[in-house]
Amino acid sequence: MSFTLATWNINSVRLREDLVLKLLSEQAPDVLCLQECKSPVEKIPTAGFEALGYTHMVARGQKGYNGVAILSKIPMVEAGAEDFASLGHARHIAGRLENGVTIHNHYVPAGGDIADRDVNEKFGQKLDYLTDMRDAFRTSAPKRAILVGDLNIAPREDDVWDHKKLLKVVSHTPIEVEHFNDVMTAGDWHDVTRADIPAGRLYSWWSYRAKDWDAADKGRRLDHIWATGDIKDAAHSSRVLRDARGWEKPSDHAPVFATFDL
DNA sequence: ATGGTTGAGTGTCAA
Repeated sequence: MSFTLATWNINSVRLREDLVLKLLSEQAPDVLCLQECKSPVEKIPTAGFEALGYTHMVARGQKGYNGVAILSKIPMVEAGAEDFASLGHARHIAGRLENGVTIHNHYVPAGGDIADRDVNEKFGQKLDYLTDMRDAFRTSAPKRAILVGDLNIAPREDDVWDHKKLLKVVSHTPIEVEHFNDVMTAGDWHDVTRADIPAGRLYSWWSYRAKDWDAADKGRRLDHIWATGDIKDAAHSSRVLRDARGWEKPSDHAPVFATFDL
């Protein structure tokens, strides 16, 4: 079977229900992973999603902050949710498809403004979240698995608009990239997007604060699709739907897509 | 160096 998966930080699923419906209608991914839903699960507006055929959902939520959900046209059952770094935040949900593939959807902490855990507790929480992910994958090696989400780290020089300018900016600091790479190694995860699009500037997020985000193009690739080594070769057709960043009242993130033949 | 914008929810924090 072949299925297309998308991941999107929606920055409030209730405020942007119409944008989710637009994406589902126009792009019709089989599975859509959302982050920053900013909603309790029972207040996620599922009726419209169901009407478009997305009758399966697994989610974790909380009022006002965080929140992750997976919508699917393909039968899917919940496959766990973990509270990495014991923050008490709704940042992870996993679902399992009929073909035995597990999809992990993560919203990694942004980490605040200062890249020093001694003066910024949020930065420490971000590093701890990644360390807990690494340790979990060392304990139990994932198989036939996909990991997506807003990982809030742009690991490569061509994942940011200016590598040198961003070396001290949270999301692109060497210690974050080191933690990011340790998670990948521990789970035998492979970067699906960069396997398909190996070189060149590629972004999935542009700040709301830029006057003209499109022309300035000061973006970062914060949103990722990974696959374990046993299924990585099944992935193809990766893309970022940059257009979505220009929609009316947009999220500051654009959706990232990949297709898997499994 | 600083400030710029947005969302949730009504203070101001988080991003």
